[in-house]
Amino acid sequence: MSYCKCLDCDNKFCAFGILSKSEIRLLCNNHAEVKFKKNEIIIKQGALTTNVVYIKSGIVKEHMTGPNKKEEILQIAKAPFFLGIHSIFSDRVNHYSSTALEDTTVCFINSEILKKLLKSNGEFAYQILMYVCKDQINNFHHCVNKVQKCLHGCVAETVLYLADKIYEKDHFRLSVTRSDIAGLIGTSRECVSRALMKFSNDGIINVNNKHIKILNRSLLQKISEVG
DNA sequence: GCATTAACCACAG
DNA sequence: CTGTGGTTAATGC
Repeated sequence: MSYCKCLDCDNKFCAFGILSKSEIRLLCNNHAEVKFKKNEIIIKQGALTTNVVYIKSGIVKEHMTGPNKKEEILQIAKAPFFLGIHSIFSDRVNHYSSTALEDTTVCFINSEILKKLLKSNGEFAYQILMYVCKDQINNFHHCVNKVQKCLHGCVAETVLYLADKIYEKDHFRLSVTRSDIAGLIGTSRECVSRALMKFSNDGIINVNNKHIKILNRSLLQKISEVG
């Protein structure tokens, strides 16, 4: 039997750890690992969905061009993460695009094989379902928050999100532009710039081009909560 | 009415 | 890609 490198993969999503050796081999024979550089498109809105993409390492954005042809950012996420898993049982095309924000390593996994595993291994399906549900809940919260909070609340929330969930540091270098942040919260890049500038002048954060440092976390949280 | 908020535009580093 | 200033429309008090 040929060597299966998936068996030794140390970047496995927890659900993959549940699979048996033969299931891993099946996966291995139907996947391809690809590296993407910053700003390369991983999946394109409108293209046919033949694979689910598992992000092994890196940071990506999911974005969708809406009816007025303006682009909105759905989510900024980092590994471990799935792209296109929602599309697996829906249409034959991707409903949104995904672009690497940092150098990213992904695995393309054949959709049919993944479906097969979901059918045959209940525990695996359970883990994947849990993942999809969590992702959905996050999106619901994001959706409601961005509609109800006003500008400063949205920007404060985004800064906290980036610090806590993406970079996991209070001092980080942005891998997104201000336009990206604007697209994420449904505002204009000018407003994001002004809000960051205001926070900076008020001593809540330190802004130096792409570098952001949180100085007064409790106040930032307050602004995020009050909106 | 007047103040505030935020979007849009144009222009400049 | 960003920051700034001016303008305008909508909304709140």
